[in-house]
Amino acid sequence: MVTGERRARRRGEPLSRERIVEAAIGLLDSAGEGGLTFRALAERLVTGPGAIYWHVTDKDELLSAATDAVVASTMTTDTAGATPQEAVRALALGVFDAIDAHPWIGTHLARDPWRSPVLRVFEHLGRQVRALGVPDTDLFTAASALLNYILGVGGQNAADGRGYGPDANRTEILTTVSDAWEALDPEEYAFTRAVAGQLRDHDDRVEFLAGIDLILTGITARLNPA
Amino acid sequence: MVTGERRARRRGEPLSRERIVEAAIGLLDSAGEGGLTFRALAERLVTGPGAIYWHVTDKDELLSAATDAVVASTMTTDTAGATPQEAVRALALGVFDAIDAHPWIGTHLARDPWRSPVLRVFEHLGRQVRALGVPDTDLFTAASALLNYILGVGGQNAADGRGYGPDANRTEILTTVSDAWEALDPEEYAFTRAVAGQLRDHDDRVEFLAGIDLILTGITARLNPA
DNA sequence: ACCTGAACACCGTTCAAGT
DNA sequence: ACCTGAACACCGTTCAAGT
Repeated sequence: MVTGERRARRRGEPLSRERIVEAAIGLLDSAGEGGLTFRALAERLVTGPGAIYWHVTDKDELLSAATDAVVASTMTTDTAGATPQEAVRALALGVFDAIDAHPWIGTHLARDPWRSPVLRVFEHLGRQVRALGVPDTDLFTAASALLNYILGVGGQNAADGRGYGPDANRTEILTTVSDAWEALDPEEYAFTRAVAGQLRDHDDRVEFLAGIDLILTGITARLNPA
Repeated sequence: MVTGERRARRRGEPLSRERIVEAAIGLLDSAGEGGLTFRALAERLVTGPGAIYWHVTDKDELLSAATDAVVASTMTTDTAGATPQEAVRALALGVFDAIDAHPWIGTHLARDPWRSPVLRVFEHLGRQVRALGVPDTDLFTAASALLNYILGVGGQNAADGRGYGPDANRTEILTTVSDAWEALDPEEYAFTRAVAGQLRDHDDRVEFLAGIDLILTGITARLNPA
């Protein structure tokens, strides 16, 4: 009977790696990176903290699993019938939006280099780069450049979302930053001050894609020399 | 006399923000990100942990200050007489090498977006982009693309250095990763497997610069359309 | 003004004990 | 096999008390 009661409390489902990762994602989304705690997780799953260690080795492994789950779900974009350029944009935007929705993955992607979540993105980018007609010797460089740019933006955006709280308005953030830039030392930060105004009415996604296009242009410029 | 003894113990210098940051950098370099502890720092400075809080608000602020100090020192590269392209390469390489020497800044740069360390790099990149002749409306995009790529690579490299320990050989790491890639599922990771061989004899710095050149090509291709 | 160090409120992780 | 929850060894941070 006691066992029956416990089952009921946790909705009949027994503890499993899947349920743990799912709960971790929920915790990370609602409470941020600092919110993921074995104690909080245990409470959500109606167990003790020790139970989680039966299914998961580490907090690091748990974070990786959570990140992987989110990234994998965005990598399903259908790219059939699109040009390689369009496919790259779609892929990149998928990662961008995923980080926007789950800022914590941005931070973790940057620290978990060639493990599965990142590798997945690399693979799909690479296929499109190959479709672009890039010679074998340049494939790695081209795919890496795209990947690293995407991860770089992701890290920055994750930090933005973290630093200003999840409720903060994008335009509000941009205005704040823009104001701060305009107050910088005119000599030491001449360039930054000059572009501060452009920041104010900015679409992050558009800007992100403009960077992707810049790299794509660089890649294809090599293919058809003037 | 007691005061005199204490002074002697800490080499006569009183506690100061500067000394704290300096000690923090030393701790981070020798013991990694996990090694920076207020207790360990206090021991190094021959005080109690509370004393540090008089000069520094936060652990986060301390990390920022440490990162800033390291980045600022690399931003002094003399770019006079160089072409903008050369200057961008020199700047980028400066950041790359700094992260190689202090892997912990890679992680922190990625999470500290528009604060001073990153802004410094952005400013200097921007000046060179402007020197390239990029029109005002595209300045921000071009400088951002370069910056984000650099930060992306930095984050990955920092993670590499962290995951494999500071003593690990670069070529050893590459061999390990390359082997792992070749063992991947042939269908799911067709592209990654195909380029795994290229990874084996790879120069990280050369590869990094190749990515920079790709973006530079993209930037200048816009200037002189075919 | 600046430093001290005990104390508080947390962590991740382990492990004997249970079922 | 799987779960429990107390316990261990740490953290960052605060704060009354000292000089």
